[in-house]
Amino acid sequence: MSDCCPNPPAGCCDMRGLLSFSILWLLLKKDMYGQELADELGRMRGTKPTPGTLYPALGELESSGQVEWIRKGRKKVYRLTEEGRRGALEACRYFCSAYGDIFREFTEAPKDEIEAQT
Amino acid sequence: MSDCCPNPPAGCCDMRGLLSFSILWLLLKKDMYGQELADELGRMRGTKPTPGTLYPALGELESSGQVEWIRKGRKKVYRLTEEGRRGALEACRYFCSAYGDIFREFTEAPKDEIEAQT
DNA sequence: TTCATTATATTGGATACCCAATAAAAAGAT
DNA sequence: ATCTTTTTATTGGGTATCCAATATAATGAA
Repeated sequence: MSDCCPNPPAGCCDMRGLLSFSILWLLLKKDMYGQELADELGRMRGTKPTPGTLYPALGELESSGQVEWIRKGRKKVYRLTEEGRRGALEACRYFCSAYGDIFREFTEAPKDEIEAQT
Repeated sequence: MSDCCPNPPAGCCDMRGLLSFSILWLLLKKDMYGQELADELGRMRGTKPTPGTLYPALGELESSGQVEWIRKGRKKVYRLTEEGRRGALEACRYFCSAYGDIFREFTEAPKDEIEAQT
């Protein structure tokens, strides 16, 4: 956990949201079961969702036809449906076009331009 | 509006969130009054926040010491406080480290790798 | 079978986000 | 002063996200 990502910002804004989108994005790359998704989300965001966060989200995605699952032993391996895959790709396009500037401008800015203001 | 950005995805996930963060990011670049912020948010996200969305968010940021404002005629020009600036930069770092992969992998992927799956 | 472990799931409570609709305030025009 | 426009603000209602705590289900081991 948190080995590739700083903690979420404390006082400024809580940065909630994007959980369902993040799940769709992860499933775009690989089928995963719940705990595996939780671990990946923890690695990517710095905080691992609790069961009370993750499973309702998965339930929502399932009942809206975005994901389905098959049991593998005690695990439920989730994967995208056809529709879920389309939706995930559309969401990625939207995300990149809406927030891409932040990545570009923040990562491409000369280091001193950012660090000087910190 | 919506002249640089597709509409938010319909069925897959609603992509709410990040409003306060987006406001902080915009104010990092330029002081702005409410309507100006609303227009910029509309351009970046494809949907312009309604007053009932924007002003409570600005009020929150103000009462938590992130932004302040001065009156200019009938407008209130918002700007970051010192603390707000620090928080905004921290939030940008977090955002990029948490979600940068999505942006990188989706934009750097060969076109056919993405379009073929659409 | 009994126990411990792993994985999934639910409940209760909280906050941020979001809109439609309405209201209020400020400035300029007539 | 009255009217219109612009800008800011509030109210009511809804969903997604989030956690702590608790519960259920499946597996494997002793």
